[in-house]
Amino acid sequence: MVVNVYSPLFTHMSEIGIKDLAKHLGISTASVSRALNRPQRVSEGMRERVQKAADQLGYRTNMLGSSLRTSRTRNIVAIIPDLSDTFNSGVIRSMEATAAKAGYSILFGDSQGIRAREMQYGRLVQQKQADGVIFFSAQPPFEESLLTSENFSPPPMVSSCEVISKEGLTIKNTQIPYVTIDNELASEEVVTHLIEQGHTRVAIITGTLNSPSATQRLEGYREAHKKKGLPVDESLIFEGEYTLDAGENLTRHILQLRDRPTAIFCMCDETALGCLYTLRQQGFAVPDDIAVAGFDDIRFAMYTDPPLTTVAQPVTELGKRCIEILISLIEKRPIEESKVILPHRLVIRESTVVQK
Amino acid sequence: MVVNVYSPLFTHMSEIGIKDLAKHLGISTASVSRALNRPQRVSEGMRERVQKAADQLGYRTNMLGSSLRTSRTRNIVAIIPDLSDTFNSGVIRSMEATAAKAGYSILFGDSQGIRAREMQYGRLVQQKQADGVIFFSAQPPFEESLLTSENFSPPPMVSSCEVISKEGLTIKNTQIPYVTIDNELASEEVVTHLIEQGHTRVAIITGTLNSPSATQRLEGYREAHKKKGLPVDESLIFEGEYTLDAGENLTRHILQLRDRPTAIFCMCDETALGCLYTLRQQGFAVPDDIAVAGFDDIRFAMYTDPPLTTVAQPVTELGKRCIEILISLIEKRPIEESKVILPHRLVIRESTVVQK
DNA sequence: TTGAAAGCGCTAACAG
DNA sequence: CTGTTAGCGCTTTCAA
Repeated sequence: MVVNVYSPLFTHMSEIGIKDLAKHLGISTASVSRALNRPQRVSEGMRERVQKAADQLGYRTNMLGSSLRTSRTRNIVAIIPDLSDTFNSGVIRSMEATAAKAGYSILFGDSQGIRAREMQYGRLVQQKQADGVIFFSAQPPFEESLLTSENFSPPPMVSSCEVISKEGLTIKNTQIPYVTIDNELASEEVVTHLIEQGHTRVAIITGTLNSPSATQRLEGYREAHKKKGLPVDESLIFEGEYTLDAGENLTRHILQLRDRPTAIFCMCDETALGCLYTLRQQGFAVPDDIAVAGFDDIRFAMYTDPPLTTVAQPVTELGKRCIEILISLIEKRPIEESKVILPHRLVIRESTVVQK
Repeated sequence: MVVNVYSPLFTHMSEIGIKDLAKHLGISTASVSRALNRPQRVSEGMRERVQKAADQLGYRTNMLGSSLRTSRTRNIVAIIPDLSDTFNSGVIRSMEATAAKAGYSILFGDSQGIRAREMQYGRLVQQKQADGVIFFSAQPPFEESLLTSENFSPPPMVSSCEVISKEGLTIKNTQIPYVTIDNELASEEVVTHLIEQGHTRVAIITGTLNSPSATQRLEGYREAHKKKGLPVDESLIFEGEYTLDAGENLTRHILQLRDRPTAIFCMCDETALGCLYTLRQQGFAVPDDIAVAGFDDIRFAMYTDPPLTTVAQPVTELGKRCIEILISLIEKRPIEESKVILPHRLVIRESTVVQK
């Protein structure tokens, strides 16, 4: 039988399905499916014939049928507190690229840090719209009652960035894999660096303190003081958010202190940019009057005036590993490591180093 | 019949389906489906009974079954050239929020501006993994042959940001809706402003010139000159990209010109940040030696030194309208407008205005 | 190696 | 208002 795409037969056939293709070739749908998905289970001739016809007729597998049958969607949900945050969007981009390479697509959900919204996105997995979930938050996006319920088998999931501790999370005695950096250590390094530059009063602008990364970084701040034998002045700890605004406003606040600190450590670069702005506005020289450090090493960090000392997070690797582990879980392949702590790097620039 | 969640009956039932729920209540699956999805088509008692049992047993609709039956996934694909770009990620965030409110999820694809990748994401719609698609590029994410093929009915789609012209795109005589700003006019306003500040030699760093927004903004540059009776010096037009790097590097190039321009207009704020950086490095004062303007008004623009003159794009509205129109298309509701040109706003800051 | 047939979970058409 | 039944498009036994 000659295949002719332009034959009147197909003129009004707007969507061609597996049945049409099978009928057209005079074979069974099973063979079409096999030829396309399990080429090795089919004769070479069959494979070629089917492939050719599929191309010519523009056949596209309806994944709804396929997914229903196999219970696999090739979708992943990623729940992020803020999609527009510069650090996050770097990770997002890497996750997407890695997933795409493996044939997966990602549903990105912006939770705004609200637990109810996290669970709303978690529901996508329960509803079988996705095969697994990545979450940037302290808890999995499922109700507590569900997690402990006997008739719930936890879906593939990976925790990242906001990882509760080095032990990570456990559900019914199984480890939830995570990928993160050592926030406490990184923070300690920054603060140690500041202390070594001669600062004894280092203010810190934190993220919201119900976020694990913020509490861990704050812990690092304390640890650095302890190791250097310096007391921590609690009045120099300012709870903020990972935003420009927080940096701008809290710095204004800090500058009004009678006993002003000589350095400000912002737990995120966007915050540090806000901080630098206020300092410049009020005529303070950085780092001569006040040194400033950030965290994340977003791509803007080296372009500030002066360039910002910060901690480089392995953004690309972070996203990549999350996805790789999640896909392994989904495809029931063994995973090498379930607790991944990636290396960070203290990047010292001029915002903390006085030029002689 | 008394419902008891903790009855041994359900102890090992890890996933409860519509049949289980129906059997449990002694009713048909049709009634369960109706009670949950079309409450008004069912008696009040039925509705309550089903709802309660569903809650107690933790029933979650398997959307794969539902989608296969209804041919509706409640997913949308958005194809973006760069997910980590600050302007884009603002739009993304707004799209996601709007979609979530309407019960849709978004699959974000990063095309890197590569046509093959755009089509790869477009395939998600053909494969029925999504109900419609938003694309930030000159052409729909489908092969040309498909678009003109008689047996192809174009899926719901909306074009945004990179819109080819005010006529937009047409497939088989049907308009593809778009949402954008008037790039040419906005650009003209920036350049006019620069000229009115006394600049007669304004360099421009463009985006890649196969992007509609970049050619439109370049057109605005020419138009401003024309209206002001100034010649366009083609040697002041530098093709770049919408990146920090392009700004940094091309500015270095521009500074080597024998007949240096007194103003640089960057077609994107990230580029302008790179430009400001190089100027500062090389000791040029902004705006006194060289004025700089950007485009987008990303949230960092007001924090630069000096704060950046730029064009504010209605980021949130852009994302919102795209999604609203796409969902109307998907749900076959009439759309008010299919050619949406949103207002922009020239934001004049100190990077172009010399202080007296 | 290929085909026939069952069925994934759900909803819609039709009947009662 | 509710139940029965068919079937969405695909993959996977099972049998030939």
